[in-house]
Amino acid sequence: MKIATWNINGVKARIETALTWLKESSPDVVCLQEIKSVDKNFPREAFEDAGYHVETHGQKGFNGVAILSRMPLEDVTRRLPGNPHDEQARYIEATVSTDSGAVRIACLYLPNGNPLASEKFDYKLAWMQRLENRVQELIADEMPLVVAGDFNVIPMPQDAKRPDAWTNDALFQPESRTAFRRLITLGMTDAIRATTPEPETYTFWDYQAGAWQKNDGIRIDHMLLSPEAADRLEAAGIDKQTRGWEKPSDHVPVWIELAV
DNA sequence: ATGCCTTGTCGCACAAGA
Repeated sequence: MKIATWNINGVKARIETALTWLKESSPDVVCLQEIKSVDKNFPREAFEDAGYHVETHGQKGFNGVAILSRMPLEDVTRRLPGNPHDEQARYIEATVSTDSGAVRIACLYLPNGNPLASEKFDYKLAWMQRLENRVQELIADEMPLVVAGDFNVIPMPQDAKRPDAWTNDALFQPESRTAFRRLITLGMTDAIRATTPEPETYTFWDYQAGAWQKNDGIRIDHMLLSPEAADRLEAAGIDKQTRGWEKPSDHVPVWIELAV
């Protein structure tokens, strides 16, 4: 099963690009972030015509996540537990079943958290604590688990072309990195880190200042696998070429192949 | 330096992103 994650930065602006990529990359399941659309305006038919079931959790203007799947999506849940007052659409979970087993898939758009020392940074850290709690619960279920999305965390200095440029950014704060590391400590495997020894492996390049041309990127889109999922990991990759296409998202797709 | 781009918004500039 090929599972991918992609922050598309606006589904309506990216629909043609997304359909081209789906045809080229042929994933079975796709986690989308920053759809920037309410559910009723999501271009569901375009993806259904491409052969995918669609589940969305959108909001107006910002944020918003969705899961596409060639197989039916079961037990869909929206919202990250732990704060009933949180109105931001950043999390959706579903189960995908095949003849050889089922996989639980969590699709997330973790808060950016800038600027530092603001409510936004506190919200990011609180959100990461809620995520840790949820992942702990899901791991205990022992169904293969994939937690995929835009984590807005640069885990290590080697995950940025210019780590010094991110010193005062929420994406690279010790608190953000520690919270990410706690997910690893729970038993989750960073799929790209586990399979890709090459340096300068990034998933985001800013639109500004020629970041793409200079390969001035960061790795912030991740796929974390529970032990049961990691045991089935066959391959992982980054569809970097999409950043060079017409009208690109500033993020590129990350994918894994699981033996299920 | 703070903007450099890009998207969405009941646009005629602004917020938010990272």
